Amino acid sequence: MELIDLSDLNVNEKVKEVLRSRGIVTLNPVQSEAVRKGLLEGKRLLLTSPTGSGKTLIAELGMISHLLKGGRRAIYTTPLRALTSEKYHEFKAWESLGIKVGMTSGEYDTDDAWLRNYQLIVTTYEKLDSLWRHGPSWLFETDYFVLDEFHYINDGERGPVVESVAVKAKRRNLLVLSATISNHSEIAKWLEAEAVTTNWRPVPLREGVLVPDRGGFVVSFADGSSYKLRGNDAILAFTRKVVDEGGQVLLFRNSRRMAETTARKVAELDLEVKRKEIEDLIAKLEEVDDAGSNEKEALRELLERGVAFHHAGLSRGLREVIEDGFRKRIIKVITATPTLAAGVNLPARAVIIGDIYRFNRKILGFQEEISIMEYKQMSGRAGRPGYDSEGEAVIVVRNRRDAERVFKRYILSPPEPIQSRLGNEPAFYSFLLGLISEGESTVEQIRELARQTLLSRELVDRYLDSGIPWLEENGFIELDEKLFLTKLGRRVADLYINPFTAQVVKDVLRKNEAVECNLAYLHLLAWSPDGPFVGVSKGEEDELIENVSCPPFLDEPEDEDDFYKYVSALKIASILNDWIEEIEEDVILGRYGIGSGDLRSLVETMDWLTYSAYNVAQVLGLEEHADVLRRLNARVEDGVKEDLLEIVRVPGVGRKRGRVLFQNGLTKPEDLVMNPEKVKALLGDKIGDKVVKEAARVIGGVL
DNA sequence: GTCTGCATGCTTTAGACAGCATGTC
DNA sequence: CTAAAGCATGCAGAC
Repeated sequence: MELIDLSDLNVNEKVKEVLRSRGIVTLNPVQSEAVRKGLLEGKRLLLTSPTGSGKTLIAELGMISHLLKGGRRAIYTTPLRALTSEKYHEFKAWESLGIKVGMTSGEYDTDDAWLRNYQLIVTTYEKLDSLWRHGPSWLFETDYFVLDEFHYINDGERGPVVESVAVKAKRRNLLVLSATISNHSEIAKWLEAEAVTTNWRPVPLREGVLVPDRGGFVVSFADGSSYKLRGNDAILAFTRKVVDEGGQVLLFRNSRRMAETTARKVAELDLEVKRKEIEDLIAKLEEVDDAGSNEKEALRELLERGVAFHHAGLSRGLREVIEDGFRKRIIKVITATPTLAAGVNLPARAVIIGDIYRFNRKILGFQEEISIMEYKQMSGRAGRPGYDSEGEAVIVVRNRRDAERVFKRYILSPPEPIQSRLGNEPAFYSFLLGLISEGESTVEQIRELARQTLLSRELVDRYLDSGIPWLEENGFIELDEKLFLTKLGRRVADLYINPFTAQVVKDVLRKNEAVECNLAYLHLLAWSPDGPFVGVSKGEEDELIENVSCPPFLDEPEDEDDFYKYVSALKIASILNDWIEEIEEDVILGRYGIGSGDLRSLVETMDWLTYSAYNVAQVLGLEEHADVLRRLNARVEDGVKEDLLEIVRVPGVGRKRGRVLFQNGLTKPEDLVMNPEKVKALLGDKIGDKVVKEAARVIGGVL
């Protein structure tokens, strides 16, 4: 394949300078192919190639050349906040060309109006979908969309949003990036783009299986090569070999518990580590302030041996320490759940896929095989540019017969085809509400738009014919020649909650008097379709039901499946109730057997839902409910009792410092500014100083 | 009485997006 | 509707 030299590239010299500063001299095969297909001339492309094959640079070239040729604005969309943030920092380099780069997501929200000043905006699919509902003028000026990790469209939960965004984005110029998919021509046709497919990788990948073999193991690769390993544990034997040869290992397991126990087993291998580096890393671990003490202790013991586990139960701070330690090659082995397969870039020489089965939440006892796409995401992490001449990815299997089947299914087959996930009521009705929120249209116009999705004509019609009456009957829309949103519908669309969640909240609040029982509201919201889910152990069930401090709105269901959801919601409500009663974080984690990462994500979701319910109650004129919900929402964000609400407005002051200050008579930002010495005495000089400055800013902002 | 080893039965099971106010990551 | 690993429990046997 002919590679394009940077100097031959038909772009502004300043663009080449930025690329040269990154050490780029020649475009790689994928990038060269994209350029040949007309990337720089604004050709619509669907680019499918493996992870880490340099697709980001293609997007950058596409966006920048578009903007330099008079394009007004480009939006780059990813499925994860972490990726959004990562890309944002990469794209910052283009500000040297006078292009302003901005970012927005639910986490780092930038004011809609302010985004008008940016030409290149990085965001998440959900945020972009939400922006379309709010309809800021600058969004309609956007004339170039990059949709990254587009294979997420095949995800049962998140896919509908990707599809919804694609339908709107494809009216403008488009660049779609995806991992390899088998039906790329069909998808390209739908997107009115040309499919460009390559299998090129910067570091070659050898994929194989790890099979028991006469007292040891044999690793067989797709290229026909193989080698033997001795030992009685396949994972340990393979890990030892790779690390002894100077490589790092990324080890995937299908549950958190397995990830943790495997990490402890690997630690017993006593791999060679550099003491000094390890000590520095452990010092960083100790500084992490958003984690539980048990989690830190477990990780400290493992880090001593150059090992760590990684899953969503860990707080962000902990995950960052681990990811950083691995990137610096201090940590030799990470045992992880699928978090690391899709997230930020974290390659290793070898990847072990410890399990190809995963427990299915819906069907008891059903061990689901992971998808080929998931396997590709995991194995794709093998091979570290600059450190490894090739990557190895192996699947652990029990016997020879499995080996053959697994080999065919995962290594020799293309990933499954992409299909629409809009074919269910919650997803479609939400999509429908979004369409109607964009402006008044007739039913036929909406039908025309909905037919732009990947869903079959028949299904679109079926869901429209049931969805429009449903939204109308429940007061979200009105039909008067044209379809338009009611006040309630508008609020629901803007809040980005599912219409079924709004419906549940509406029904229950209307039926019940307002009560001073936070638990009842928290339980209702956790139980709604947008509510999160937590596992409840057998012993916990009765305890949760017995310990309700005040009666929930919902009755205990008879049906077993419904009961499952009911107690999960009860557990979430109890956790959040402890949280706003200022129960110590370590106590909460221990009491409910959850991790710091779990707590943070529950708080985040419930924060959004309490705010949404407060707004829905307000629109419905349920003022007493709205009043309880408003106060509840204020407390959920920071996890405080009502008396601390003033003081926690100061950045750097949370539930802990807030309580210390309050107990010493400092109850509002003004008090901090008036008593800087007292603040420093209570919080220490460094933090005290910072907090006083922030308090001054908070007051200044109010005036 | 107490400790150990083993068989048996019970329990548990991945991830992560969305609002707003505030300041502009 | 098709599971499997880990951990707790309980029992027998040795000391």
